[in-house]
Amino acid sequence: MFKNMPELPEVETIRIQLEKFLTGREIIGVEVRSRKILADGEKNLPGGKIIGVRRFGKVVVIDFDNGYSALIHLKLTGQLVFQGPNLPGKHTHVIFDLDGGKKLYFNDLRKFGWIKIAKSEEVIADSFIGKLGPEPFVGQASSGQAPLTLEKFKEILAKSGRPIKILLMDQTKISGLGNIYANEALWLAGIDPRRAPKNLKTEEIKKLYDSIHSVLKKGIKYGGASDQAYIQPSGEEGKYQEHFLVYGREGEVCTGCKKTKIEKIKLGGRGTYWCPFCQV
DNA sequence: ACCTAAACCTGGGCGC
DNA sequence: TGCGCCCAGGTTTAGG
Repeated sequence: MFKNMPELPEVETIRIQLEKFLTGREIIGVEVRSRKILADGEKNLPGGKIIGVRRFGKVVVIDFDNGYSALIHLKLTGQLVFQGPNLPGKHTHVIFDLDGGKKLYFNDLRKFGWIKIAKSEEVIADSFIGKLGPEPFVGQASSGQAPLTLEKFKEILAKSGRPIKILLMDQTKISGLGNIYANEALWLAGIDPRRAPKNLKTEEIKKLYDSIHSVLKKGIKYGGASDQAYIQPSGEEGKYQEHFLVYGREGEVCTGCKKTKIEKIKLGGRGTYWCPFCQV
């Protein structure tokens, strides 16, 4: 089962590790095995030295000193692995050759992910990145991206009548939250995922805002959530799945009220876990 | 602006 | 054994 996909904490974990592994290295070549993943432009990279790794929502951006950047979205099953054993493998689609014989592998079982090569100065205007909403967690020193302040969060919620969980996952409104952490944050805040955002009380909004930061921080602390698809660039698995509050706990007794069973419903076509007693 | 459903893919799990 | 079906979820696209 591929339940645990890269959301903000997983991608932030990847960013932190890649920054450590890659900064200062020169790129020698790029081997593209699948044009579905990387359409073109990789010829602009060789000769460039990696100067930093940024993250915009769930997108990783590797910056080179020759004015170009690689934008990478892992979607559901993408991996970025530095110097892994048994690689390249069946699902390796792009290989970045670095100096000293080092390699960075892009693996993706389902091939939903993508890599785009763009001029560094055009990254924030990219057709995907340019549409992202503010960030609940700005990892890098300066991404050029607006942080999600409580005031901004209130504004976003004030206009919306769609279920709060769907709004939280809308990347054009707020970037970085996916299905796991949206479920987790709503449980922690004690809010029914079907509620209309515009009807939330001021104190509920504040609690949800704090809960979003709390679950993301915890996710990053544990290096993300792994099942099979997600691994860190180091090849290690994340540990957040051992700390799920509500995600994947259908039929289990809620750890909050200790009496109600967690239910699973569909919202926006996605699995939604919640406690009917604690979340009102 | 909103919604739903299908599409993009693969493989694990399950029923038969 | 193994076939057929469902499910997983980030995002796009088509259609209402």
